[in-house]
Amino acid sequence: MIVEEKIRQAKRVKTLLSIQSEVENSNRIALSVDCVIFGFDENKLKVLLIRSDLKKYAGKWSLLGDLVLPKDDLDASAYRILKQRTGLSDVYLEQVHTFGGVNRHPAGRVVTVTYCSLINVQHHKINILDNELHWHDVNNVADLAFDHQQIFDNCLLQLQKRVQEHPLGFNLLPKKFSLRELQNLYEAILNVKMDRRNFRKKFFAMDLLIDLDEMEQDVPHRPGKLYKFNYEKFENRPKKWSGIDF
Amino acid sequence: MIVEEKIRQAKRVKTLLSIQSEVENSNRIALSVDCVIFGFDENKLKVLLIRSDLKKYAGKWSLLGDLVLPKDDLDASAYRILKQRTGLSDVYLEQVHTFGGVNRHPAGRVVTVTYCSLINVQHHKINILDNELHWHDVNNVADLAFDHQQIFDNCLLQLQKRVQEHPLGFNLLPKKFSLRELQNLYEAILNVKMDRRNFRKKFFAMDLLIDLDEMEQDVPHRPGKLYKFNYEKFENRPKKWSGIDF
DNA sequence: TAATAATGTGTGTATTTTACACATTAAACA
DNA sequence: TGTTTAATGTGTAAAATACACACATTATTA
Repeated sequence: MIVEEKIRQAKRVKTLLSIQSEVENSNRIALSVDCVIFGFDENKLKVLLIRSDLKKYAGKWSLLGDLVLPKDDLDASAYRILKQRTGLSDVYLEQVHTFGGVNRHPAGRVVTVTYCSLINVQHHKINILDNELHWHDVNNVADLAFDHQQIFDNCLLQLQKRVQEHPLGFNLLPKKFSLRELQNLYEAILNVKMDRRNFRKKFFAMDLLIDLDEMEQDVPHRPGKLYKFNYEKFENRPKKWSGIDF
Repeated sequence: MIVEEKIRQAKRVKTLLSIQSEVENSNRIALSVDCVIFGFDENKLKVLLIRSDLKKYAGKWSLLGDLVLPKDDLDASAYRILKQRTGLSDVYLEQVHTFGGVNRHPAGRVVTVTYCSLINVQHHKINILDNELHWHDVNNVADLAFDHQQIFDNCLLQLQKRVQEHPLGFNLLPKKFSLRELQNLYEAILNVKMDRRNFRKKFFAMDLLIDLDEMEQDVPHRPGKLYKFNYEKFENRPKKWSGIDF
């Protein structure tokens, strides 16, 4: 090895101390998480919003979020918000995107990691005491505070995409559901109408629904059969390439 | 409105100043970006790695990354790294995931936003002077520094998924390419063998390749026709639902 | 008990995917 | 210069999947 290279390498090797100095306050940035919490109620897709607590955005709605504390994992911070705001734990939660525009927050530089959460509104209803919290129909969400409109739009698109490729939707339904409820859910999320017979055929063909041999109760019409999703079978299925398709 | 509510609301309205105090140093966190830079050379998918500059990880390879400065946008930070390390601008770059485990970095809390980049190694070759930088076959990537193995695995999976749904792959090829080169690319990324005739048929059916009426030069066999991707037509195409398919 | 409004099932057609075989062309070599 | 070689380039039939569509069944309600 020639001398020049040795010197260069020596210079490149950093000690933990020198790295730590780079990680000093001057280079640190405030970090937050924002949760887009979806629910499904009365055959509508809803999102949980809170009135902005900032004067600048008085009257506007915003997503549920908070700063990430240095001692908390990122995911743990998102779970904390969900627990605080909905009282629920063990919910579907997935990171979506990180927004880091320099001027996205009026109080200074705040980078935010966004999460998408799907909850069952039946389980949650009792906890919605705080009247600053409100379920909004996703079709009537506009003019949110901060860059939350952009975050919400991004998250809804992501949900529409993922719900077609993964069995997320069941998180929005009761454990036991009818095929009509399932179809209503997909129609609400994707904002399309589907043929009832083909929808049914498609799900039966997947063979991932367990027939519970129970019927709907208290419906004002002929009751449908109830099913639950077979997560175990889904996890063990051989995964396939979807194939090239732009 | 009852009095209690008025009080509660008054308490909830925060001024910019009170927010700013929350965003003070004590709650700030070091933020970095890490780039997984893919290239395609000799019919292999490659990833650009650098020898770790940390004593703790001496001898190990790591992704290309750096701290995000408070004055820089997140995306801009990633572009900066690419420009510094490859000399290239105007490259494909997309955010993938943010990793924020409390103990992921030995120097303290560092949350990292990861990016996937696809570059044409032909354009880049001249800039790879620094022998601390090296193109690795993706099949021989193991035991990276930090949590970079996890980040890399995640990014490769993401690439495999996205390359089937979006025309990303062309960023790894020369502007003019033959169908064989395109197929080799997909086979390398997805790690599968495909039928040449069906592959060809599929791409012609999309009608998104422009026949350049040119032939390959300097190949040791019958030259194939050269094509380029029709980005304009792709952008204007009516987008469809892929359909439910777990 | 009749009307209603939903659930539950089947069939034919069109489209897409898959498997597979042969002719053509340029380079390499005798 | 002609023969061999190794790639490019094209077509077709079968299978699987997606799509459009109609009628019988059942519980509720009036």
